[in-house]
Amino acid sequence: MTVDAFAVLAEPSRRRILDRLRRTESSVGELVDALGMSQPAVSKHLRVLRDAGLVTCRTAAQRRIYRVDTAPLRAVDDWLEPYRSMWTTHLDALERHLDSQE
Amino acid sequence: MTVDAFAVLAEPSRRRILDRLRRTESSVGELVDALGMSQPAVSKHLRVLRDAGLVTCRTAAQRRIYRVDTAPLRAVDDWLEPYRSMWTTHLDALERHLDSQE
DNA sequence: ACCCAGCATTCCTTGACAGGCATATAACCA
DNA sequence: TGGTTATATGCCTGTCAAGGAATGCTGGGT
Repeated sequence: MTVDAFAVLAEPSRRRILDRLRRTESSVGELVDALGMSQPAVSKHLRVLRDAGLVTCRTAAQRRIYRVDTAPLRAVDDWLEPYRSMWTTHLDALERHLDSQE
Repeated sequence: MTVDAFAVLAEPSRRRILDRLRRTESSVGELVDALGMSQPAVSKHLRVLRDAGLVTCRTAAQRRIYRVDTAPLRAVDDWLEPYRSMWTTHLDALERHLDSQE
C-alpha cells in the first residue's frame, strides 16, 4: 500500500498477469503456462503485486490461488479523472459542433 | 509514441509536472520554480514526456511553452476500463443491497 | 518417514534510469 | 559582434529492478 501503483503497473508483464487474473483467478503454475515466463519470474511479480495490494492470495492445498483486488486501481483512476474530463469535455464540444452542423 | 505511457507515468516527478501543466501551460523555468527541481531534471522529464506524446511544446521567443496532450492517457484509461467496471459493478450490487435494507 | 509437486526466496549479473554538474545551443538584446 | 537569458544535452555515478539458476520451504501422498 505504501507502494506506488503506477510504478507497479509500469512493468508490462505485471499488467499481463493482472489481465489474466481479471478473467479467471489462477494459480502460479497456470500463470506460468499462460504467460510463458519462468516460475520464479512470475512469483516475483506476484510478490510485487501483492505488496501493492493489487492481488490477493488464498491457499488451496499446495497451490496459491491469486485474484485481482481493484482497490489500488482506484487511486490510478482518481489521478486520471481530471485528465479524462479534459478529453470528454472536448468530445462534448465536438458533438455540439457536429450537432449544430445538421 | 512507441513509448509506454505507464512507464513514463511511473515517475512521480513526471506526474507532478503533468498535474501542473494540466492547470496552466508553462515554460520550463516556471516548472522549475513551481516544483523545486533543477532545470536539467525538468528538461529531461519533459523530454521523456514529449517522446511519449504526453506533452507538446511551442516556442515563444527563447522560451518553450509546454502543455498537456491527453491522447496517450486514453490508452491508460482503456486499459483501466475493464477493471473500473469491476468495482462499479460491485458498487451497484452494494447499492442494491443497501436499498433492500431500507 | 520419504518423496514429490508447487511456490517462494536468494544470489548474482546486467541494464535502465534519475540526479548533479558542466557544457552546448538558440534566441534575444545592446 | 558580444553578452545574456532560457533551455537542452552529455558525462558520470549511484541506485534499483528484472531475469536466470539454484535452493529453501510447505503441504500432500504413499
